[in-house]
Amino acid sequence: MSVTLQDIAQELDVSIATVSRALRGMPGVAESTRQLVLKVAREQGYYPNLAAQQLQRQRTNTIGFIIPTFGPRFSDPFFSELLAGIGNAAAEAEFDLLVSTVAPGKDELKGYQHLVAGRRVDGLLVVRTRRQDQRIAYLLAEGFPFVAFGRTDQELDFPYVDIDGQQGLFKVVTHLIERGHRRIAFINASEELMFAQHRLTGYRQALAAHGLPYDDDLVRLGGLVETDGYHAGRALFCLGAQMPTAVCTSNDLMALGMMRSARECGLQVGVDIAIAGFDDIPLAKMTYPPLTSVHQPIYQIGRLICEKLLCLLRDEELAEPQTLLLPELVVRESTDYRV
Amino acid sequence: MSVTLQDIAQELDVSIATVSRALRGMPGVAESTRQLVLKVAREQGYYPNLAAQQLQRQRTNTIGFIIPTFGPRFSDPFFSELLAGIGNAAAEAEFDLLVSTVAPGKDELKGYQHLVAGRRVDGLLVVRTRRQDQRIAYLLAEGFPFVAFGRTDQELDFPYVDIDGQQGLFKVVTHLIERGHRRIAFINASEELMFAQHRLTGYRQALAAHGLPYDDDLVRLGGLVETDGYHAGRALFCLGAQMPTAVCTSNDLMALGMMRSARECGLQVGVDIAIAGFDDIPLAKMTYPPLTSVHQPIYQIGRLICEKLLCLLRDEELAEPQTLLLPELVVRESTDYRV
DNA sequence: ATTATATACGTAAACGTTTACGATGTCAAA
DNA sequence: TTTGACATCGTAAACGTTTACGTATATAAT
Repeated sequence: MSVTLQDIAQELDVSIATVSRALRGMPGVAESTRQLVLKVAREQGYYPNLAAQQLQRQRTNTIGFIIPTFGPRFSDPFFSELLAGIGNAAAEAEFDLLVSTVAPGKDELKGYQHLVAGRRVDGLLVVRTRRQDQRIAYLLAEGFPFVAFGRTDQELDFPYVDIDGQQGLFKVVTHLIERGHRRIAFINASEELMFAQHRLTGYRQALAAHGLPYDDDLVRLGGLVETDGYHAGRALFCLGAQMPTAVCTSNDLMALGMMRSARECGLQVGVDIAIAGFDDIPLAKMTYPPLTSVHQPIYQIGRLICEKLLCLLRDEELAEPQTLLLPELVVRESTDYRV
Repeated sequence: MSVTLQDIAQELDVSIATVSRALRGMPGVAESTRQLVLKVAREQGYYPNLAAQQLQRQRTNTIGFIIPTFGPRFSDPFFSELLAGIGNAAAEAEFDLLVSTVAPGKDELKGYQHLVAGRRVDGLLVVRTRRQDQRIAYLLAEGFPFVAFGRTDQELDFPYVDIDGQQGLFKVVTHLIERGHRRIAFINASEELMFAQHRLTGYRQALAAHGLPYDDDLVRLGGLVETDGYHAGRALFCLGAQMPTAVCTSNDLMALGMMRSARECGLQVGVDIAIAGFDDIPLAKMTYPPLTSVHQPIYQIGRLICEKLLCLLRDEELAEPQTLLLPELVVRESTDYRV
């Protein structure tokens, strides 16, 4: 089996307490014996049993991250980049990362309870917050450390990082209005998602600021995958005279689906219709035509929420518990079309 | 703090052993007391301390998965789908999933040692195998349970799932040849990756089978991101008379970059040049033009390697330790061009 | 020489489980 | 009544650490 403190202690004929102290650099052990211990530990290939450490120290050096996955073909470039940010920040702090994938729903909380009540992780990262978010209510009630990516509609105080989706939509819609568009569609995400709410607000504000009417028919809801954008496009482009001249979407994936349906309807993107996305995934600049999008520094956000959580776990005061990032609009050829 | 067996035992004036037995459904406890224990446990909100369980049971009910990330903008739809498959399969078996993100390199093994020597996980999933893979050599030497996605060049016996990339490339190149192409470029991944080797073999076999010469200039290496395909394209499309009429790539992301560079060089994809990818990510059918690609059932592969590992951990005999999946070619408009 | 202080180390309890083993009580068979 | 079998439960060790506390020795101060 694997070598324990006991093995080293036996070999050197000292107590396991001394071995433990020597290995952890604690005072109260002679330099000569410390060297001996280190030598034997190296020779025997000692590595501490993490479960035993966790039990004793009452912390796991692990943070949890639960990915809400929707169905099998869950392929969102967004998450791999977020995960990279989180993972790298955690690794630098020598923390492990426990990832669960659960579909949002009534069993969702079970996943959180497992990690929280089982003291499986020291803190949690919550992503894709909802307007009424039971996960956040639960974590607050438990007094469990967490940081969210996104806000909620409840008047709850908790640490988060978010990008200002309202500003983001305001910018992109204003950009479209400045290019002469008057009928601008918006493919949003499910209403229960908090960011969808913010972005809708930004959309309406931009219209209002330019005296344009709000038309319910032009706002569609999608599930953030390509096919949602595709189907929304098929519906929109059949409106005839009522057809929008520009469309913006709540993520790039749907924008790509939208571009496809536009082409199928004989519309040349950037020439006959303007399309803009949200996220600015690396792919956005590679599409045809390159996609105008609201940039989200996803990797950085991943790092940020992770680092904030690590601060919390070190009992440090958060310099900025709530961070709201201003997104930048990246204009590309997909919105070249002017009315 | 949180409630332990001790708390329940005290409340009912029984021993913690009885409580433990009652909760775990072990024999040797009266049905009446079992009900009492269950009742109190529910009332007090008992949840077992997982670290203590792990220490005692000598297993963690956790599997590890180390994602090789290359740089910050690591945005591969491939991995999010794989992760979903792994995560869901693990969740069904009530296993947790520990994810690390480490850049391949000399510190890479540290990450594996941490999980293995620290007994942090019961088994590991190894992805993106390399021709000489130190990770696999290490795990085999340690006798640690693992399943790989991919093979190696070493004559080592270990459980894996892989798709037959050689067949995949053979199919796509044959498809291009049948459309009249004679100069077919191939943007492959780094030579050290095992799958790159297989695909190169498939590429050469298809050429040979049709009596076409192999031209070193037409094979380029890329790092599997969009920009790699883009740059490879810029280089290829400047070859003048030596220019290929068709290109296939080792993943869809590079194909998308390639499509962009083609357009910038005034080439209409599917009309003036044929481009095919590999992976068939959901996006592939949404590009313009839709991308011909070799389909990989990534989600299923994620499930498969996870389930295989779970079998190993249950000490079951693997019905099929090594699975080689035959990939399908999905023909779309990007290869419509005939010479 | 005595006392105080520091250093080096061991003892043992603790973290929260699981489980082998032993103790007690009940009931039926001999 | 004795014996055994069985059900029910408690005791205690074990998993591998960490750490408060105690003890022995050496050194310095009085």
